[in-house]
Amino acid sequence: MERSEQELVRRDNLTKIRELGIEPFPAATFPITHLAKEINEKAEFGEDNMSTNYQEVTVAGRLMARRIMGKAAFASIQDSSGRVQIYVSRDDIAPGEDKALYNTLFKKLLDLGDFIGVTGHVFKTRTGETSIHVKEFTFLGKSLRPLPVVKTDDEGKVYDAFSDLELRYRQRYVDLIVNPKVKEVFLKRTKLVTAIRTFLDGMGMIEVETPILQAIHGGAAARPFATHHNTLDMPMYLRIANELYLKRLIVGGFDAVYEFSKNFRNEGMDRTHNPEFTAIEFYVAYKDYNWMMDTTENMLECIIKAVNGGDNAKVMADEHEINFTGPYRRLPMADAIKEFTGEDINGADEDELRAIAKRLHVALDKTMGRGKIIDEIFGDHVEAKLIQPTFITDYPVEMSPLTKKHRSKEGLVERFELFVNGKEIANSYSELNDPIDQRERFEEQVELANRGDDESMPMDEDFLRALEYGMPPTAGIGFGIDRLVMLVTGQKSIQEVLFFPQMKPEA
RNA sequence: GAUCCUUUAGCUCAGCUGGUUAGAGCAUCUCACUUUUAAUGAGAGGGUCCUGGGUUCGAAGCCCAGAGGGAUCACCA
Repeated sequence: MERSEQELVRRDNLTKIRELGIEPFPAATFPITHLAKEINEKAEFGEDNMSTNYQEVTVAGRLMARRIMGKAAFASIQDSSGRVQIYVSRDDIAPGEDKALYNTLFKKLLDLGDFIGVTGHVFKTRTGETSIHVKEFTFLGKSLRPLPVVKTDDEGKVYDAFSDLELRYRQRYVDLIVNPKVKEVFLKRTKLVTAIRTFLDGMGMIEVETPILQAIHGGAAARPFATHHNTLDMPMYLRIANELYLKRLIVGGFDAVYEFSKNFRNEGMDRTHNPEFTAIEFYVAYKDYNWMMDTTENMLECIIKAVNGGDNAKVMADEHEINFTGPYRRLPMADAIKEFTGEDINGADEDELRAIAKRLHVALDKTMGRGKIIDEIFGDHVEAKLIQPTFITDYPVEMSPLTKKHRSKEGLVERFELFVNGKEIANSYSELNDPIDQRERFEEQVELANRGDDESMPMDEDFLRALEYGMPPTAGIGFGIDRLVMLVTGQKSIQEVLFFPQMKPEA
């Protein structure tokens, strides 16, 4: 492998550090006392510009900038919290005759990106920047590749930003080091997940783990990733959803379960789809989809506030300010179509629906049934217009093989999806618990599969057996975590909210 | 899978209609500098111009094929 000039210099520096008798990759614990951020935020200063509360601090991190002025230098150390400036003077770190620690190690052999630890007192410079006056300096780890050097001026303007998307995604570690805003997005993601867990735990739900490797892929309409179990000599699938397993646990007597589920779908990739993505699903016995709408409003309001901090339940998405304070509008699908297109689909048979679709310039193909046609009309004319959180309720039965039939509306099911900023972020039903009805729905799915639909659900006899033992009336819901994070962080691409998005292999 | 855009130094980018030895800033190297902060001043090095063919006296730039990335679309969450 060809190494660049800068890499060669760094390897040469590594050797020379060893020759100085310094281990460039030391093993021992380094006792950090403070983080950069707390020093910058909490340091107090006396008349002499010396810190009164930070007389001796020890910090560690990467050297990210260095400005050498002969016998003294300023540099920046970046740790997990941010950056702090350090001031290094030759005679302070090398008080004796031997000035090698400063002249050789600090000035020559140290490269940007190296890990160092420093101990010293905090003071304020002439220009007013909080800094650490270093008296002890420890080498903690060598960086053999040059990081992109991103500079920011007084006005916060960024120069030479590390912005190549391919490099940022393939080398997320570099992205995280040099682009602090990227780190903020992922910290928000963690906050969001934690807030959801806290909310659900607070409702008394049990967090569970169900199989990712499944013999029968159920619970959603999608193409699975297929693999093979050698010992059992049988095909297996990475889960496309965990729904059927969570329902088995409701059968088993848990009243309320949830799982953060990594799901895998073998389909196209774009800025809202990654082959591997995260959902949160929860199922609660003796509840219906109306209760679930109430709960969804409470949960979203609560978690958005937690992520934003304080009492703010609003996020900016594109140009829209979205308010997650409940209650949200609840709009039956047929009413939504009427509102946005003027067409009434209530009671329309397939031929009438086709005529409506034609008037609305919705492209159809011959294989589509009633449910699919309605879904197409909705997708083309309504979905993008649902900006503030809106529950669309009461879907056609054909699209929802795991959903209980509507208690009063013929041909519909008790299902809702939550739309925000023109995109679906949650899908929920009153769960179908009639095993005889469920078997018929599976049979319809199998029929679709026989006609070539590779996204239909396979028959799951064990799941039916569980339902035959009896499942209480139950409400369930699934949220797409990645899309929720995109919404909360204002990101337009799923790749910006996944640490390691799927990429094609490097050449 | 389709269409369009894109790929030049470690990073961010110029590079005209095809014409000397492919440029800049940062980074790197050498020298100077004890309160700088996009540090500064002086000098230097660094290139598979994504890959492979072709056209041409001559290709980073044109043509063909391929790869990576992005956008839009289709499928989907």
